[in-house]
Amino acid sequence: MEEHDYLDRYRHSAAHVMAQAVKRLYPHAKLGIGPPIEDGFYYDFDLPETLTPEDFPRIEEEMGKIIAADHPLEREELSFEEGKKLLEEAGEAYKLELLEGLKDQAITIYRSGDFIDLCRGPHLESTGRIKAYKLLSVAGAYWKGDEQRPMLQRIYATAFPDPRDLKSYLAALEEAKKRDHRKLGREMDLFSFHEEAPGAPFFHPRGVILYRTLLAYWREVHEKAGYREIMTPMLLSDRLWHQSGHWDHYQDHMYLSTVGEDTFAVKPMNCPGTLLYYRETQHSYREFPLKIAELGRVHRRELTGVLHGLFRVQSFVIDDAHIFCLPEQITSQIVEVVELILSIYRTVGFPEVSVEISTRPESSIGSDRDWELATAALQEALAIKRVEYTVSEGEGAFYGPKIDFHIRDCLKRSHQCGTIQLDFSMPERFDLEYVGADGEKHRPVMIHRATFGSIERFLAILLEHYGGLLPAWLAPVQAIVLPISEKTIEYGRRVKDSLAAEGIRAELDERNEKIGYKIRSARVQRIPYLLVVGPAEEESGSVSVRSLREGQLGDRPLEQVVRDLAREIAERAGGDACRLAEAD
RNA sequence: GCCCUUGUAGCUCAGUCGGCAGAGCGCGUCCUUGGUAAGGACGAGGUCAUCGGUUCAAUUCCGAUCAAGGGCUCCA
Repeated sequence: MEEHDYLDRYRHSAAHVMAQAVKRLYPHAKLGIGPPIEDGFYYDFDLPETLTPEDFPRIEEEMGKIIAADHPLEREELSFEEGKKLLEEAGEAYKLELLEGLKDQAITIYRSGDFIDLCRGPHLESTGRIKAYKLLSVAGAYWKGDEQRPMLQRIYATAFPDPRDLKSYLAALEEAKKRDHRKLGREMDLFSFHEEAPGAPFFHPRGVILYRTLLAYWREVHEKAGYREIMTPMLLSDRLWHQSGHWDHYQDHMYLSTVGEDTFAVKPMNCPGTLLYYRETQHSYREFPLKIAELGRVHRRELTGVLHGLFRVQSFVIDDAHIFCLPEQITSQIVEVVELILSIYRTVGFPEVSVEISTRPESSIGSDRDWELATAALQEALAIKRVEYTVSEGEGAFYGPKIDFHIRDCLKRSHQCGTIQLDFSMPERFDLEYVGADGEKHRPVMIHRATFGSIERFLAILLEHYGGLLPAWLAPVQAIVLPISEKTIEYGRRVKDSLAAEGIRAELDERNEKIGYKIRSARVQRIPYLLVVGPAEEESGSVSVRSLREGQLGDRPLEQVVRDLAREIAERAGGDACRLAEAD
């Protein structure tokens, strides 16, 4: 904790120095804000000329001078009027605006040499304390995050007390670049994007195998947990979307299609389809909990600037399911779903999960009592499972409280994936009913839940988490047989057939190339097992095994290799992404 | 949607201060039959994102559009 505070202060001072450097080089620049952030800091500037990374060396050099001069960072307390006068003289319009928000408070400024900044602090004692810093990027950012306000130029940078930490941070950035799923997607021949369909991936044969393998696992565990899967249409009448409320609240994100008199929307969510299915028949409390799953493809229009590989697309599949149950079943149902979600994450390789409960927002529907009961049920379920969680007050959806699951990847990034949401809105809007033990009609409780969220996005997370070195059970090609020369192609074929006979996805590299070349090629494709076969192996009925994760494993009898690999796949083993050292 | 950057061969990129374009990898054919990350030779492959403007001439300059990248905002 203390260490974290120090790092923040350190970076805050580095931001101060960066602003000082920019002001020296561009005296007419107006200052925005410059806080420390997770891995560094930024500072916003209003500046007529456009900054580019080519300007960074000059700024860094100027920062170096300020640091070398070792200016003390002096704190001064001023009255509001004094502060106002100072900032007016300096022409710092944005700082003045900030100052207006600080009326009746003591104003503090920090001074270092020729530079002053309105700032609460705290700061380091002097600029000379800063040892290692680096400017990273520049981007536009609205003043106060408000798109009505001017766009400032934000320089992102980082700083560390220990130069070695800076070095390893920069190395981690490089590593992240290498693991970029868009690059891996190309190298592994999984998917591509085309101008003709922005934000909509084309999955290649190997990508489809990965996609289907993940979903096959999902279907297996959901079926065991009592879910029943449905499929509903992609185009649905505008009448449905009016009823669901999406027409009023979500239309900007919907693709519409008008045919003759009728208007249809491509579904942006699966729930309304499920509700029509629910209303198809009468329901009794005896059927509850009723768990209806749908791996439904949805389309959502997104602002052009937000698309990002598979992370943010406009066409994707949600692993949705809706649970209809009695109020007294909420807790046990949540417990089940939490178990299911955590077990899926463990299997696919994400043991680190953080959980968050979001409570009632300002504008919302439903009675106080409903919200209290539902929120308590969520908390109780997590308590039963001994899951630690944080609470985000007022961050729930307008229609109900929710639990969100964030998985941590081995680059230490957190991704929100799973969600469990109570919904007080849809059952009302669609007038859902069931017949209770008393013979009367009642309103069921509806729970929305997803584990992966968007399958496409989850694949991106998986690929980057593993750096492409997927566990064998998920790998599109699980083993490749590499004959030393054409003389052992025949034996290689028999090896491949033995693997295929056990359901292992195996290929044979018959190309007229040297073994080193074939190995390199298989590694680029991230195939987990490379089986080299030459005259010696053919003689003894073995293969020379090389694992992408564990390196050279040596000669092993063919039957043993087939058996071991088949077991590894059946067990869905290998979800230890962060242990993988041999990334490249 | 907003700010900035980019768009040249399947990929990574060079280049043209305006005169019908290049490399490496990949791909094809041939030689080579090899032992754990790139053997060799030859060859094919591009409307320089699209549309418009300026010009004797545009891939190059200008504008618009589309897409991509880094951010902001958004993600009921």
